[in-house]
Amino acid sequence: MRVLIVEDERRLAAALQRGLEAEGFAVDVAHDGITGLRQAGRSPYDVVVLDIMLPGLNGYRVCSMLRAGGYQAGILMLTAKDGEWDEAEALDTGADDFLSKPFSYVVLVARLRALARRVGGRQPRLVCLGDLAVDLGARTCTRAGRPVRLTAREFAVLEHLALRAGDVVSKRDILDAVWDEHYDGDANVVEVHVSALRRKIDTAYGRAAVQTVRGVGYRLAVDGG
Amino acid sequence: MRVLIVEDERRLAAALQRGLEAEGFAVDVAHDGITGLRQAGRSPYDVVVLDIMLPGLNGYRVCSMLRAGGYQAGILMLTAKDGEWDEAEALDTGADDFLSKPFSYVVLVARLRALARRVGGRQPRLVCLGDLAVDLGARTCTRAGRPVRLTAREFAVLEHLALRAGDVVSKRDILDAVWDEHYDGDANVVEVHVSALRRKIDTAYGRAAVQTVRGVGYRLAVDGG
DNA sequence: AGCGACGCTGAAGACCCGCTGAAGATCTTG
DNA sequence: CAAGATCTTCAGCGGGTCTTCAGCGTCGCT
Repeated sequence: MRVLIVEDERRLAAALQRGLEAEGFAVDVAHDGITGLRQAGRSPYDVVVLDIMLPGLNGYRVCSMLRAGGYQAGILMLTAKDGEWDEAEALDTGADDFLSKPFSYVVLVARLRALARRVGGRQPRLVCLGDLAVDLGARTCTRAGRPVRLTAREFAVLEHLALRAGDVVSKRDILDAVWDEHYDGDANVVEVHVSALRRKIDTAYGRAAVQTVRGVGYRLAVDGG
Repeated sequence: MRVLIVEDERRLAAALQRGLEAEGFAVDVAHDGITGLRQAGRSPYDVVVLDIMLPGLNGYRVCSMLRAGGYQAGILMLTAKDGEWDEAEALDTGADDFLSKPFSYVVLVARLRALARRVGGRQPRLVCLGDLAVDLGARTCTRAGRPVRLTAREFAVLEHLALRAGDVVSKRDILDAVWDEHYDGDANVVEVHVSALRRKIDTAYGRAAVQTVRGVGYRLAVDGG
């Protein structure tokens, strides 16, 4: 399940990210409204966790702008206090659920799961694409039943592609997700790791799982790998 | 049996912890509501002992938030006085049992046992992974039928891995669970204990049960480890 | 066919991460 | 209080991994 956390308190955001990733969620983080809005449009999420107090663009506005653009994913707002006022406004702007700070981590996870179920996503801990299987929990990968040893970077790239299987993912996206989001180096690193990845999961197997879309990016084939 | 004590009076909490551990319980302690809530979600417990008077978030709220999130474990509330008022409210918020302070230690243990029996049966007491067996109740461990003497820390690390067997667990996760959650020391302690653990349960046995996933964490092998 | 842009890949060195032995601190036990 | 066990810190080692770079291949366009 893909989750976007828009929260300016970096410690809280990082803690949530760690926790949710441990539960098998794929988590991205944005620290302000503008970035959150952009990131939400860039990648498909099941749920967006949205703080109200945000620098740049507050949560209400982010929420209503998303909905105005026909955004479908579930939106869970984090209200600072448990005043009914906040909550009413949150729901008015198109949020599906809200949670008052300070909140329990357990409750958050439960609500996230419920919301995702309601909105219709499933949580793939195991992504299967033809004879290629990617286990996000164990961080292992098999091709044609044979286990494949991947390095951390290689797996991270594969994971990012697997979660968007069938869609073309730009190198910039991969850089942002797998490397630091402010990474300003050469996009060639992605090519190098994709190359290494192919050597392990594609070479010696008939069809190519990782496809190049020239001028755009890469795509993980959904059919028989 | 795993017990979480949420009690702000440190002397009392420590005394209970020592006493219950002597009886064979595995005990964690939290000193305020927020921490208790978080800790409850992080690790599987059979029973949570919850004081009502807590800094940050009182026991009633902790209890109701846990239940709102679908929390299954037994909850035993410690009411300050024996007014029926407190007790009714405790049960209302989802507690299974209550005990008025000051209470007898013997009674507490009896109630805990009863509550665990009532709720229990779901938690795996014995985790078997190939020829490695981890008994969470007895806090013992055998490999290839031979008993292995583990220290407290070693067992705690192994337990944390065993409860998530097959999945990669980050050092940060292990630190949060086995050490204090606000522990800010070097993650090297984990490495040291994993090293010690391996010396006891892996060296001299063919396959490695504890696997390193570089850049991510550790994983306990599910197959014939 | 020719050209330019884009992508691929082998090599090499820097870098990072995890492992481990040792020593001191701390806790437990008799 | 002393002895022993356990825990933590530290530093060095070793090796796998990442990045950079340059050269080459390939694709698409004119």
